[in-house]
Amino acid sequence: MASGASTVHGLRRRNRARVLWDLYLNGPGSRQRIGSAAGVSPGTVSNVLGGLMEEGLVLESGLVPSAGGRPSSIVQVNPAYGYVIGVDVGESSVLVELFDLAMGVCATNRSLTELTQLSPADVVTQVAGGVHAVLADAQVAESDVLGVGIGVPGLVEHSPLAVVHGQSVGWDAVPLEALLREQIALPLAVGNGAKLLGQAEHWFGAARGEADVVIVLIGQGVGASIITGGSADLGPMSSAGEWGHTAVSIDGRICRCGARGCLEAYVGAGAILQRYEELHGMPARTGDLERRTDELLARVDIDPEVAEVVDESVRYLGAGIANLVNVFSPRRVVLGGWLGRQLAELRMPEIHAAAERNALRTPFRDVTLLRAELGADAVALGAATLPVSRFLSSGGDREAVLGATATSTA
Amino acid sequence: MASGASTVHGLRRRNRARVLWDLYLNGPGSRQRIGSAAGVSPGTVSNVLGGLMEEGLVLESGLVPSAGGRPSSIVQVNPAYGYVIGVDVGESSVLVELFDLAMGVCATNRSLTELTQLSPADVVTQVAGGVHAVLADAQVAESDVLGVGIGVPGLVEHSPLAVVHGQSVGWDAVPLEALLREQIALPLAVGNGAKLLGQAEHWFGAARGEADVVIVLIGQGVGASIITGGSADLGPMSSAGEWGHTAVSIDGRICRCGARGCLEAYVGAGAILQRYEELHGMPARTGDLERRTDELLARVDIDPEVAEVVDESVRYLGAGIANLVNVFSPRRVVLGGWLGRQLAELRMPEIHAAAERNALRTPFRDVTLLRAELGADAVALGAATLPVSRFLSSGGDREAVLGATATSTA
DNA sequence: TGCCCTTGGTTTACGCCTTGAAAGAAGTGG
DNA sequence: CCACTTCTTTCAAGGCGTAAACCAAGGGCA
Repeated sequence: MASGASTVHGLRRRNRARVLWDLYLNGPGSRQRIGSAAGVSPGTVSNVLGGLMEEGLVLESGLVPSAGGRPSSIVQVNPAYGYVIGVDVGESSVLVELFDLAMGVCATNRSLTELTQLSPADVVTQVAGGVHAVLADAQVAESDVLGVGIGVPGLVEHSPLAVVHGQSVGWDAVPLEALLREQIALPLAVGNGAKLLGQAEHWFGAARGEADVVIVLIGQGVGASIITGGSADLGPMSSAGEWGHTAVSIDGRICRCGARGCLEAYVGAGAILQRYEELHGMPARTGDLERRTDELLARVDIDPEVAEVVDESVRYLGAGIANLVNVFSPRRVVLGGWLGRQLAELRMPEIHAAAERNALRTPFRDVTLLRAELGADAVALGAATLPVSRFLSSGGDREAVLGATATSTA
Repeated sequence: MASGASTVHGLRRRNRARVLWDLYLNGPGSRQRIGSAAGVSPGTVSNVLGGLMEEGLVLESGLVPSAGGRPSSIVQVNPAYGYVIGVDVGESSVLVELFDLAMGVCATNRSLTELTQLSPADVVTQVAGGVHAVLADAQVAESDVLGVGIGVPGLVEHSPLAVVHGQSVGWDAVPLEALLREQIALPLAVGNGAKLLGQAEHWFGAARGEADVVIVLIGQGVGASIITGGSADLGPMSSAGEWGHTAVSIDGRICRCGARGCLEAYVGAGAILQRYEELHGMPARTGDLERRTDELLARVDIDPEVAEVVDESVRYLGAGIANLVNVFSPRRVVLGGWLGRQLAELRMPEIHAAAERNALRTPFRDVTLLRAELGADAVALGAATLPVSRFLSSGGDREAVLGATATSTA
């Protein structure tokens, strides 16, 4: 435990990890490209790849003719080497997905939660059930699974097992990881849902390839995933998700967290509905929050009263984005979450303008606002990146990943 | 350039760097302690230290008797191995300080700037003059200087030479590093002043030894230095200093940056004076901003009108701190800057209460608010940590540090 | 068809590194 | 004076990456 980084074995592990990461993020490629991209000499690339191929972790997948020379052979990670599971514990359902190493979906399982309240015990049961269901569904053995990532609403504290504080869903210090361990005998990693959505967009979506980027998640709750220097490790508790509870208007409207003037009290779905109600009386009251919001937004172009409410939200959203831009100077800001994506579609120019009004010129000059690309299963996908990330960083050491009683990191 | 981390030479460099960092931050110690703290085997410690001592970079400085065994010999970095210079380009003066490697002050030079405006050319002249003055003063040869760190107000963009955007002092894309290079033939590193103050507090002050901490800087301007996971690399431009321009009250008071509702428009020194004037007419008008503010604050306990203004600032400050706590969940928040230190002294309980009102319970539970420990030269000290940091991370490779035309990092 | 050229990948001699174990060094207590 | 403890150094052994030479596989051209 003490050694590992300073040793010469660690060097090899790091080089394996570099090669694997490059292969994973930049796609299949020739040995030459891998060498220069990962900063490793050609000889070492061959050496390392030799080992990896023997273990079946990477495979040769074709030749690319080159302009008058020996053609490159392309290597890639073997998607079938192992599987990972991503879980999205949402406020209305639990989604479990089984992926191969290339993040191809192999099986899916969704179970609805009671809308009333999220009981930890029920969630644990549903997660465990979902995990077993997808494995059975795709006929994958547990021993072929490298790990399970779980995205939850609220703060995740690692001490060292994950404890979840979900102020908005009534979870107070729920020892989720310990509970899950009793029913799942696989390596677990628990993370904040907003952060994981961000990671998914960063690996596979609109934030791809950018080292400094912020992904905003707007739904009922409001969060942000902040990625600087290519990684998202901000704060000991994955708390960057709590952007929604930053004050943008002291003494402003009261938020469900209890404080005043939180961003979420202006741009969250609940806020929009409530604001419309205050101004213009009750909107349609059927269906869940998401449906009611959708119905409202559908009328934005024809109903000035709706437009008024939306525009107010947009102003606050812009200011919130400006705050992020000022502090982090990302190069992209990605708007995600079911409501965020809709707002991006309906009001992107206005959001941009509102942000510009409040941001400093210099950092704002270099920023691009984008709509998130991934769909409804982005959180599950992001959750699945946790075990993948662990696996790659270990240099593809299956034993290390499985053996560890695994302090979960997220 | 391509290699360096993956190679076996790099391994040695990293191990040297580990040992040096441990020695530097955790103070002198026995070989045994170094070994376990840095995660290196005893043999390697001896080996590495042998080299370092031969180069004169570390030296043996005494024995510590142990309970019935061979006494440990204590090693420490040699303060006289080299020198570094820290520069604080403030809004009213340029302070240049020469330090030895142990950050002992060897010489100081302060030159006042015209209060009217900060002309880049004048600043460059003053910095260069100050550098030569302190060297002459302490009779240190240029060749013994490992580098010069410079703290400036405003955003610093590395592209790759440092370009400074100081919206509040009228600097728009000033290529400061290029200008300085023409007059100073030493490795340079430019950084945001707020961030550097934070680094100083982190290495030597109230934030010492804590991996996740936020240092707030309040003077005329308002900034924050955010340290997560032990390092402060947030954003490609060291922009974390721009916390003062985050909106806490949309449509609120207008800030000198042009936007509305910035935190700085409520808690900066100018804001306090102006607010008092609005409410109660002109305060004393003699002296500079700092003196006038001091005079006002001196009356806070006897003049309810002053107290009213201060308390308003404190409320906003608390909300701003809460925002930082929610997003980063630091374990300490340190209040620095000449005004910040005063507010901490006068109103710490009120600041704490205001922050608590706006923060989420979970992250706030673990946070401690502290007053900064370092004095008026903290920015210069922090600036001097830049070349030191570079030197230590290089594993104490003097040539590497001096040779590099040095992409400045901060 | 045969030769050279270009480009991609592989092998090998070499030097360097860390480790782990064993030996050495420096005190203490009996 | 001899164990015993604690800290430090030495040394053989095993691994690693690099550089440079060396194979492999085509394309173009005569």
